[in-house]
Amino acid sequence: MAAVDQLGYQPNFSAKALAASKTGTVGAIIPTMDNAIFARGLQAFQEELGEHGYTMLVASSSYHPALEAQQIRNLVARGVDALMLIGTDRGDDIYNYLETRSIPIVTAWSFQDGATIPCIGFDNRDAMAQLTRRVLSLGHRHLGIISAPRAHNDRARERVEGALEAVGQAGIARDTVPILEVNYSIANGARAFAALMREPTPPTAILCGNDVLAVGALGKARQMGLSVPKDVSITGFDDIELAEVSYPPLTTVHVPHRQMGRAAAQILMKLVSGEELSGNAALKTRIIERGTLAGPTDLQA
Amino acid sequence: MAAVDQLGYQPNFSAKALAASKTGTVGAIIPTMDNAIFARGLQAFQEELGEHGYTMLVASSSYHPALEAQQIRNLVARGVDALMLIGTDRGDDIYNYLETRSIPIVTAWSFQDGATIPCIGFDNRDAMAQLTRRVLSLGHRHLGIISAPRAHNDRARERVEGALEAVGQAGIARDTVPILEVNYSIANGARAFAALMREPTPPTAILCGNDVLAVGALGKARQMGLSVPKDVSITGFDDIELAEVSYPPLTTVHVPHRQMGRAAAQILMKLVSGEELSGNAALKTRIIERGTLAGPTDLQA
DNA sequence: CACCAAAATGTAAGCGCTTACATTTCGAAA
DNA sequence: TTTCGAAATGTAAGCGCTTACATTTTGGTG
Repeated sequence: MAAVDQLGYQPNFSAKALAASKTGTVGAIIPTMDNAIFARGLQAFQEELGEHGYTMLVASSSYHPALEAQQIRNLVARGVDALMLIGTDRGDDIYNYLETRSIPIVTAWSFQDGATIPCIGFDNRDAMAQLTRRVLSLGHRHLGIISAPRAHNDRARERVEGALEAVGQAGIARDTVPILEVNYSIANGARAFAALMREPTPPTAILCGNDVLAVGALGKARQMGLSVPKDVSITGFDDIELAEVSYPPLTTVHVPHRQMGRAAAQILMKLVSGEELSGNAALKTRIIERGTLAGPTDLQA
Repeated sequence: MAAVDQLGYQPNFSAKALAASKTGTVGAIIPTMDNAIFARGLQAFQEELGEHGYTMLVASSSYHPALEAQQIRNLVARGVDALMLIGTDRGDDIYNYLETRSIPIVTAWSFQDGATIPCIGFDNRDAMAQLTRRVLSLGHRHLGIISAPRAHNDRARERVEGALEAVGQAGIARDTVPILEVNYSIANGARAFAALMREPTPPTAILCGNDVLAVGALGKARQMGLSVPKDVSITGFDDIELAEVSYPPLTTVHVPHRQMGRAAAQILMKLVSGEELSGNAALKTRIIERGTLAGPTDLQA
C-alpha cells in the first residue's frame, strides 16, 4: 500500500469493467437538464448512488423519443449497470432491448398501478384531479389548461386527464375547457396565457401543467394588467423554487423530488444486487396553497 | 452490417476503452446540480460534446474542496479524456496530478488574465465593480453585501472584491460595508437580508453575490413590509430564470451561461485532439436593469 | 515434531476490443 | 495477358484487470 501511495497507482477502470463485466455506473436519462424539475431529484439520486459506491452518468433526451432511444443505447453500450428513465411512455422495443441485455431499470416521475416495470413516482392524474377539485370548489366554472406537449409524455397527459376528470365530475362538459399545448418555457407560458384570455369567455382559473408555464402565465397576467388571483387564478405543478419566489407565490402541487430521486437509486441498487423488490409504492403529493388561487369575482361569474 | 442489425451487436465500451486507452468521455465537476446556475451551462456543454461524439460524466462536489478532489480522482480513474472544472480555487497538488496524467482541463465560470490553465469565463470582479458603480451613481452611500462563502470560491471572492473596489473608488471606506456570508439558498438570502437591515444604519442598497440570494432577500423585504426598490434596492448576479420571474424582476448581471458551456466543450475538444489554443478570452457580462434598483429615497438619505 | 486445514500467494486464461503488420485480392495501365 | 501499386482482408499481440484454480505458507493441534 505504501508503494501504491508513492506511485499513485490507480486501477484502470476500463480493464476492471472489461474483466468483471460491470462498471459501477448507473445511467439516468432525463428530458432536459436545463430545468429545475429534474435537478433536485437527480442530485438526490446521485447522492444515494454515491453512498453505494456507484457513479451516475446523465444524458438528456430533449423530450425526443428517438433521441432517448439513442441515449439509452449509448449508455448501455457504455456498460451502465442500471438505468433510470423518466416516465413510462416509450416503445416496447426499448423495454425488450433492455430486458434482453438484462439491464435493471426504474421509471420515475410517474406511477402506474400494477406496472410490471419497477417505478417510483406519484399519481400525476390524481394529483391534478385533486387540485382541480379544489379550484372548482372555489366556484370556478370556466377553466383553461396550459400543458406541456402530451405526446410521448405520460406525466403531461395524465395531468390533463386528471383535470378533465375532475371537471367532468363537477358536471361541466370536458370539451368546454380549452387546452393549449406548448413547450416548456416561461415565454411559452406567457404566450399561452395571452391566447387563453382571448377566448370568447375567458377562463377564471388557469391550470398549468408545471410551474415554469405557470410562472410565465403569471408574468403575462401582470403585464396585461390583470391581478392574480383577483382577476384570474393560476396554478402550477411541481413546486420548484420558482413557485416560491414568484409574485404572488404560486399555488401548486408539491412533488417530493428528493425523496423520489433517492428512492429510485435505492430500487436500482436492490435490483443490481439481485434483491427482490417489495412492490411499487406511490409517493404522496400535496397541494401547496400560496397566493395565486382564489374564488372567481362576481365580475367574472 | 445486416448481421450487426439482426444480432443487435454493439461494441463493448470497456474493451474499446481499454484497447484504445481513451473513453470518449469528458468529465464535469460542478459544485451542485441542485441549482440553476450550472444547469444551463452544463446542458450547452453536453450538447457541444455530443456533436463531437463525446459523452459527459457529471459529478458534484457540494462546494467541498476535499470532495472535489475525490471526484476528480474518481473521474480520472474512470478514464475521462478531459475535465471541466468550475473556478480556479484548488490546490496545486490537483493541477499537478492532472498534469502528470496529462488530462486536459478547462476551468470555467471565472476568468483569470494570463492563467496558464485554459479557462473560459468572465471577469467576476469587474462585472460586480461595474454593477456597484451603477448603484453608487444612483446616490447610494450605504451598501450591504450578501455573498456566498468566499473560502475556496474565487467567483464569490472576486465579486465581493469588485464591489469593494468600486466602493473604495467612490471615496467610501471599504470597511463600512457590511458583508454577510451565507450558503446558497433562498432562505439564507432572506435571513441575511433581515440581519443586514438590523444594522444601526441600514443599507439602502444590497448587493447579492447571486440571484438565489437576491431573490431570498427580495422575499424577505416584502415580508418585512419594505418596498423594493423604493425603500431598499437589491441586486443579483447570474441572471437565471428566477431573476425574471421574481417580483419586482431582479436587476442583475447577465452571464452568458450557454455560450460558456459550449466554449468550454470546444476548448476541451481542441485539447484532446492536440490542437493549439489561441489563448484565453473573457466572455462579456452585462448589467440587466429590471425593477429592483433605484436611487435612495430622501427619507433614507 | 509431524500433521492438516485454513489462509495466503502464485498462475494463467480470458474479457472484447485496437493496432501494427503481413498477406491476399483487385483493378487499371502497359 | 501481365504487372504492380492500392485496397481489402487476415493475423496476433497486447490493453490491465478478474477469476478460478493450483500451490505454498502458516499456525494450531495431537
